[in-house]
Amino acid sequence: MTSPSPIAEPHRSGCPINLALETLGDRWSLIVIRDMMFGNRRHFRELLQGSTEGIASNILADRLKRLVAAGLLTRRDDPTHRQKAIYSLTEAGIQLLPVLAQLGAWGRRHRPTTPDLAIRAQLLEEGGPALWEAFMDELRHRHLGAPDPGTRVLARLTAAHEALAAKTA
Amino acid sequence: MTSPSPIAEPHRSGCPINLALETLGDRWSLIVIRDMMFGNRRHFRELLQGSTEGIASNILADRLKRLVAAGLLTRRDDPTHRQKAIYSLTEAGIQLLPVLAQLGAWGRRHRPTTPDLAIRAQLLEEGGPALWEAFMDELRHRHLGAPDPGTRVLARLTAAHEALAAKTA
DNA sequence: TTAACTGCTTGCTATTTGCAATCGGTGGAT
DNA sequence: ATCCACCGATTGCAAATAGCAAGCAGTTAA
Repeated sequence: MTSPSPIAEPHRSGCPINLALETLGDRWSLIVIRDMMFGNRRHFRELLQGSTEGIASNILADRLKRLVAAGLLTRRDDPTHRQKAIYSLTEAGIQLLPVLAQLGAWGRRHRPTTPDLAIRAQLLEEGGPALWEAFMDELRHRHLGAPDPGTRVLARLTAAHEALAAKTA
Repeated sequence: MTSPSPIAEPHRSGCPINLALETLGDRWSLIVIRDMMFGNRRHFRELLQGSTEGIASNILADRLKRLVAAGLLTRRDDPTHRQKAIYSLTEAGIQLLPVLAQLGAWGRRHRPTTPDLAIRAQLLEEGGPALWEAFMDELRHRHLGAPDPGTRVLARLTAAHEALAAKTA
């Protein structure tokens, strides 16, 4: 509450990588973004119960608050249910897709991933920036009300994942 | 110290993004990698005093230990000084460059960066994957003993940064 | 009326973070 | 031989954060 210096300097440095890490450098923020992008989860309960990692509800509430404050998400009321809230990605949030794609590509190569969860990272890597742009346009449609680009990138990623998940189940 | 279950499952899930975050999802790990890549820092003291973010020595020691354990760095003795240690990037560590490039590109667009620190992210983004590969070959030369590719990507990035830093100083 | 569901909070403990000081050892200069 | 700056860390401590379990007040459909 107190402000000891005239103008508080909240940042460790002006380095782009550092500033990105100040916003995203924890174990959960990008998991939430991931689930919103690839799982199309928009409600608190969906995010809470959907992720296999099992985020705690207070952590999720805190992250959603921070991500909204940081301008990566917006929160609005759900017209169909007075108590529901809908979270949407902003343009800045959508532009995290290449970061997630590279992170997934790296994880797939260097960490012990499971096949059904790695397939999306693989398709995203093989598709390259062109596929990322198509996916980002789909996200702009779903989250920002942009016109439907007509592509089905998310549907293809999801189908590939579910086909593999069914095999191993 | 105790192992309550027969075989501990240390991972929250087998998702590539999650596994990458389990290794890199904190406020310092990628800062250390960044300084080793772009600042060519190889010693504990260089990493400690070089970064503008001011990492604490115990945190740095902990991160170096973890990154070595995770296979992103190696540690060896410095032949010129019995007490010095030299840290090197492994191939897995070097392959984090595209992640850092995307993270920097995002930070430059969406966070309040300072010009002299943003120029490297800009050049890296404009250069694209071809430039990244050249830089990674330089890193393989410096850290893994691969033949000198003869390129000067790091030198160009550093020169651009220092030119801007001199202006604003 | 009731029961399931909504986003989110609370109380609690365990872990992590960050700061400041310091450690035992090294090696160059005097 | 003695000093002293430097080496990679470690320690003690306070503050912040993470994570678990339970619960909140309000909403909706049955």
